[in-house]
Amino acid sequence: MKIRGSAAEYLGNKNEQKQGFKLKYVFVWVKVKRLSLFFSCRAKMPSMAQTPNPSANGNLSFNHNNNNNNKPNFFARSRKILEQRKSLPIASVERRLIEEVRKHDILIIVGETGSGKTTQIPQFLFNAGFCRGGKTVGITQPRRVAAVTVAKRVAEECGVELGQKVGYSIRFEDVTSSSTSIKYMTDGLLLREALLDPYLSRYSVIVVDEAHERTVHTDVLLGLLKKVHNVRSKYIRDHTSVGHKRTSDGAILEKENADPCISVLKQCEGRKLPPLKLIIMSASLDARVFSEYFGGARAVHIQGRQFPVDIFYTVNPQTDYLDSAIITIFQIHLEEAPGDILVFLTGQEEIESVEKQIQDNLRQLPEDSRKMSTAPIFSSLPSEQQMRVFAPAPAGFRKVILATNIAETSVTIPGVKYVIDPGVVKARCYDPIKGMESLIVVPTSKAQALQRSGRAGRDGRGKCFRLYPESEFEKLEDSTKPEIKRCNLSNVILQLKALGVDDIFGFDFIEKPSRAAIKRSVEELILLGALTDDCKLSDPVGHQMARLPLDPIYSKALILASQFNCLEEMLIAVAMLSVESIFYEPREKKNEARTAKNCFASPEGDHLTLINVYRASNDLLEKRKSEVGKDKHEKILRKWCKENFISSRSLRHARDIHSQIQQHVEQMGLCISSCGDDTLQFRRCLAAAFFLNAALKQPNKTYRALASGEVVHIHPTSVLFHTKADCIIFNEFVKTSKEYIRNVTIIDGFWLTELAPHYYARQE
DNA sequence: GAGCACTGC
Repeated sequence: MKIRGSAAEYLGNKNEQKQGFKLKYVFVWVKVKRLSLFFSCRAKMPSMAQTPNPSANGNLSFNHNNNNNNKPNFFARSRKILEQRKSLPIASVERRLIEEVRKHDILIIVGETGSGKTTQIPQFLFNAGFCRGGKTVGITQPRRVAAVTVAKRVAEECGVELGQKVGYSIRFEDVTSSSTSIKYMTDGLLLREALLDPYLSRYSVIVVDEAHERTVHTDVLLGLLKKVHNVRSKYIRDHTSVGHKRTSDGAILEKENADPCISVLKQCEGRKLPPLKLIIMSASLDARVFSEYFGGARAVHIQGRQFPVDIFYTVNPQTDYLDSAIITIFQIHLEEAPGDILVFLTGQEEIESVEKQIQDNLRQLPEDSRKMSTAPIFSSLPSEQQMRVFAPAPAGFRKVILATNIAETSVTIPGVKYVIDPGVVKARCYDPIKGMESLIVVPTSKAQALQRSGRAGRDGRGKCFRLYPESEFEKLEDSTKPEIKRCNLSNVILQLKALGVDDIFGFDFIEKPSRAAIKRSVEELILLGALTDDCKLSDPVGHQMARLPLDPIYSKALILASQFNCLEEMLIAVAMLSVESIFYEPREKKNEARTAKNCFASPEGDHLTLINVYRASNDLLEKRKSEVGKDKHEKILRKWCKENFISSRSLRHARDIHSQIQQHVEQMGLCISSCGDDTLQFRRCLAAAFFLNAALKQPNKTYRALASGEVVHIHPTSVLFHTKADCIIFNEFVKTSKEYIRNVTIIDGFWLTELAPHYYARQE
């Protein structure tokens, strides 16, 4: 850590320029620090520093850097790919890495940003023969987009058609075939696969990428893989000890004399099951957690390639980070070299307000200093508008990207040279006692701050301005709390039960969720009938629920709906409830959006309103079914969504979910019938399924949730916001500025005692 | 009369 000379220059420049402009400067930036951990290895590979490579990263990366490749010259292209591959930091260690994999069944690889680990290691494994005998190398990713883009890149590098030797599999999209040897997939999908094939028998190696992100799926997967690894190794050990031969990669050549007493072995009978190789890849610098978890597993480090980023801190703590961010944007704009600015904010509202203030401030600047454009990006923004952040700014203009966390990992924006990090993030928290989620603004972790600053060093040397003093940085948590410690566990527990894990409290989680959280979710599953009183998966309800890729309470609603003769309606409702909000309300067209929504509104509540939207979209496609082609339908749907202020992304997602779960319930033999106009039947079914989420009106017109006893408020986006019905059921319970319930439908309070007598006793 | 970061099956 050293103070660079330019810090003083920077301060000097600023003070001089202060006189010239009307903007008020309040900052003095100090402490210029090299991100030494991130870039420590760069000195050893100076020649590589200038050519970042698109294959180095699995993110949604829009690389405009293919000027040399305008002509569709296949050979030039493949030569270029080969050169790029060879220049990756990882290329020089292929042989050593494969040796490590052969020697160690479990290997932790710490790969820095830009090392090329995600694209190259699977190819190394393939070349080393780990796919012999029809075996597959599986690589998991936390995000769909990463699985797809990396698979495409690797297929290109291998010169094969996607879906053949190299493929990917994500929900709704399976681009693999019987010849697929390198398979990229989401971690959640591999968990689903494990339900059908508990020993993951088709895989010789599983690579868990981005393990440091610690998503719920990754954490559960790690626990499961550890178990599967033990079982498959044990099988080998037991058999080799009685004289069986093994091939070099551990496959058993002979398998007679299998011990029939061991149930696991029974399932392995008749198959050659080599031990499962595990590779855990993490970008976090601390491999200790993973290594310790896997019994002191071997950890190796692979150098990365990223440009240096200078870190600046404020001298004093800032009281208003939005104000500080705006001032910093203008400081950079007026004093720093060309290059785009990426600002991390917590949500849509902040982004919109900062955007407006930037425009206002620009008007006060001299004409020739106004060349700055803004581009917001957050997940609920329609995709056409999201794409604007990737478009280069007009010539001579500086682009300011105002982003939520989406720009931290999910999307990579080229051209960013400056990052402004206020050091806060909006995070979801979960209170297992109340069963309530809340969204609150909290400080980032050190790892998050590092990730954010790294966004400035992708195309060249960058700068990151942290809007807090360095002393504050030292106080931050090292890494973000794993998701599994801050979410409802009902789904996780149901999945584990279905995978044969009986003792949830004893399950070997890398980090155990709290006992209270496990207890609450187990109780919920018992009340829903998924688990018996002695915590076994119930038959058939529990098994059916585990099979459906939905929240357990939605799965239960579907099963009940077949008895209430309203499964057709419930399939739609559940699909629509499983996606982000369907209605889109742009600020400037509020009233139009409301009028449009009223056309779908049902006086009985939000569930029927959502069904109306879905059916209207169905009717539309039915009317125009003569216009054939999937693309044509997409186009018709998009236009209709726009006219009706509906998010086309959410609706498309809901339609995908609908067709997926419809297939599942058909296979389960449930009867799909409609209650027609008898919506009472549908609402009775809602009451039977969502009895845990019922609320009663209080004399003061607020509501009290019956299960938790909390005072709750109907969310203003609900169609029932103005209707004060006596008894309602709801889907979500979220605390923001108040305790809100969302997606609400009117029911009759007596239905609860009738339909959920195990929970509600009638008061005489 | 609010305003919800991001993923995933």
